[in-house]
Amino acid sequence: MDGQTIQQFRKTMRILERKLSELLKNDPVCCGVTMAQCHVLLATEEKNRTTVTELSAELELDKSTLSRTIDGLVSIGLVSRETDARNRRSQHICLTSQGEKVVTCINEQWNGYCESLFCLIPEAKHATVTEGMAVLANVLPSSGRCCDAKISGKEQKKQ
Amino acid sequence: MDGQTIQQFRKTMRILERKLSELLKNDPVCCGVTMAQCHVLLATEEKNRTTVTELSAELELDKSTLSRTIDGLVSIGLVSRETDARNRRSQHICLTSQGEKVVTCINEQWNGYCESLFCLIPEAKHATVTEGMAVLANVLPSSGRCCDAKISGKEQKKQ
DNA sequence: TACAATAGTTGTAGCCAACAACCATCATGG
DNA sequence: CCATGATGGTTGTTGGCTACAACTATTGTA
Repeated sequence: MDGQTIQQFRKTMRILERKLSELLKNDPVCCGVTMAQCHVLLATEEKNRTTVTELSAELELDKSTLSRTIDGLVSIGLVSRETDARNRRSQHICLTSQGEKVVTCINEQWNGYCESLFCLIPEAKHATVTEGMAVLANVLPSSGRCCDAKISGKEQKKQ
Repeated sequence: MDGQTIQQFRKTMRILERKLSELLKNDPVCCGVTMAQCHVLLATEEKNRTTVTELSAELELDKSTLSRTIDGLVSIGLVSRETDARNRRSQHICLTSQGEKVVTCINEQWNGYCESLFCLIPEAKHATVTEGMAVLANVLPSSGRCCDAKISGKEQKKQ
């Protein structure tokens, strides 16, 4: 893995990072909800019923952040909170029927969008893309630092 | 490209999006500057000398956003602004020597980090990852919508 | 010389995220 | 049974990033 390749890879990564988050962000793909809300909706659907703490672990966000994101979703009627009878500290987060509609919409939009993306990629490369992405997603550390000390060579306080 | 694959790909994409921006964000990799500043520094280095408008096109950000990001960089002494004598509306953005040091640092950190990433990937898959990423980055639209009408099937006003 | 285009900046607002402090509810040991 | 600690969430506050709109200053041009 020579320097040239690494340099190129980094550039691709930067582009990908920008394009992905730019793209995924403010598009109609999310059917009118914000990206953060979208993540929560999809995660909730996957779990079928979840809690702030669980989402916090899943999405690697602070509980306070999620609490507020969920506030938003509740206020537009896409998810509901109900306290667990057996542990009244705990709140179950569920999709409302309206929320399920939005999730369906998001799925449709996204599937269509991904298909249109793949239309732009020669058939022969499809596997390369999906596999390459998967491999990378797999080795990227879950949160903050990790992945040995190489990152933190320069422990500067930020700013 | 069956539904199953698409679904899986979307999930990977979401993970990648989260991990990339999460990772790239608040790490010492950027040698003490924020991600936005980092992007500007690297783009500036690449161009050697640039302007707000040029950066705006390059990074696909609003000029006002860049203006302020550059304010920050100027205030910590990493870039300088100097007005073009021949067109006094225009400002040249250049790295200061301090800025160049930081860019060097960023490059080192990043290269090391990428190498450590690839250490986690079997040799045989390296090409798959780099190529897959490159192909994807290539077809992802540059900004907002584009990429034919499939995205905008559901023109909802955003909230 | 008026009018339009260009280059940047400032005002304002919204989303997202984190950290710290906090409240409420269990769980447990004495 | 109560004090103490752990757990689950929420609120207060702050800061970064971004966009849009409105504005200034400078050029270009009819």
